[in-house]
Amino acid sequence: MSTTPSTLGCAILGLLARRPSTGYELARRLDRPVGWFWTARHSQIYPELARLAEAGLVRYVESDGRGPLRNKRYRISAAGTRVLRAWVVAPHEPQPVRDLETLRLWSLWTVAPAEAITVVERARASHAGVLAAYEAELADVLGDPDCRDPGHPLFASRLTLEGGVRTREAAVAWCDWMLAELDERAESPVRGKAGGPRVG
Amino acid sequence: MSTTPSTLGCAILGLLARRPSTGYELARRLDRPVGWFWTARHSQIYPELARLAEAGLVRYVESDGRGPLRNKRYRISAAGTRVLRAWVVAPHEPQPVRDLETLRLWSLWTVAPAEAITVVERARASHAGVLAAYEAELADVLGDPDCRDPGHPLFASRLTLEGGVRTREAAVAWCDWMLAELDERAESPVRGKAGGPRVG
DNA sequence: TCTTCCATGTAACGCGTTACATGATTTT
DNA sequence: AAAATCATGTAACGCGTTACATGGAAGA
Repeated sequence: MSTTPSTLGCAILGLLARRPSTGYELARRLDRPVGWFWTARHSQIYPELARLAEAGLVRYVESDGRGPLRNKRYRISAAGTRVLRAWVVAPHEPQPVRDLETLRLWSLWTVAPAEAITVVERARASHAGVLAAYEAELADVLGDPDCRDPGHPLFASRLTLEGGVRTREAAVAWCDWMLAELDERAESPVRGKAGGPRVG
Repeated sequence: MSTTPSTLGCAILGLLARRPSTGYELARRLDRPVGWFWTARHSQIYPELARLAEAGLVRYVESDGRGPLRNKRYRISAAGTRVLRAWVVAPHEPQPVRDLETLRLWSLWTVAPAEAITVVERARASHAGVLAAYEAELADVLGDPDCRDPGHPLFASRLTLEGGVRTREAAVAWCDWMLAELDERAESPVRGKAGGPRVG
């Protein structure tokens, strides 16, 4: 009957399963902490909420708004919860990776070593910044004993944040490794295929 | 004068900087190994090649094709190389992450522990598969001494593949950690405030 | 003979971003 | 007085996917 909603629809259902919100609040929640994994603008959220409501997956109560339009506070319905659960457990094709940073590094051989080092240093700083944010968020979550309960939202928050910390730690270590490689080559550059000091 | 091309345009320039190709070949190369970080269909590639040619960033020679249309073999121009280098070293905004798998895990608290374990096991298998492919590819690259030369394409291939290996290793370890957490909780479940992993 | 590969394009559609539009309340 | 925040929508545009369209050569 009801077709499975879009990924954004499922993201919104996941947000509303944790607590009811207005469209505006959803837009803000799709920054931090969910926004670490998925983002959307309000211009995308309002139409999607209308679709979800029409499909019976969410309900809303209206109230007088401060602006010219009425406020709508949405909550997930029983049918919405069923759809969300089905989406979580359904097998999914592994999505193709779109990693702009790695794509740039893939052409790093075209630039001078000094510039290459700058590029990698910037990447490292970016990863380190996100890592710090993840760690702070995770520390918050760990302070609440509910994060040990597999049926509590904070349990899932803990899982995803732990993943974020681990992958960003790996990324920072990778950048450090690249910088070591670049330093080494910059000090004793390899000249062409035919000669030069070859290492390792 | 010439506006910076789209990300896809820069991806294509990066491919052509390594070696000349036809549009068809580019479509295949955007599977493996570049396709690990960026993908595109031929329906997107052909128009983009036309735009790059018009901007003078690539050139092509035509020849008789086997089908009804003429073959075009593209190579990067001097201007294209300059644009590519500038794109590699330019500072870029960190792109928002769109991670469908983590988004799903973020709602993992809504499903029964047994189902949650299945979800994580599937994720682990997926990461492990990609990891194996990266490792095989990296072993290939390491067999060529050119991969130590910072000015050689294989050097950049080595950097990116090393990053892929490291992040996927971290992802597999993360999944194992999650499975341990889920097993632990499944054996001695925490009873929430309302009792059990029940979702309203 | 049928399928796959080589090879190049166009068209329709969906998702996502930026910009447009409105207007009250709170903070600086 | 000006800016930011709260709050909800629409419109235009770009990127990406799927499907449409064509047709020769090679292999099963």
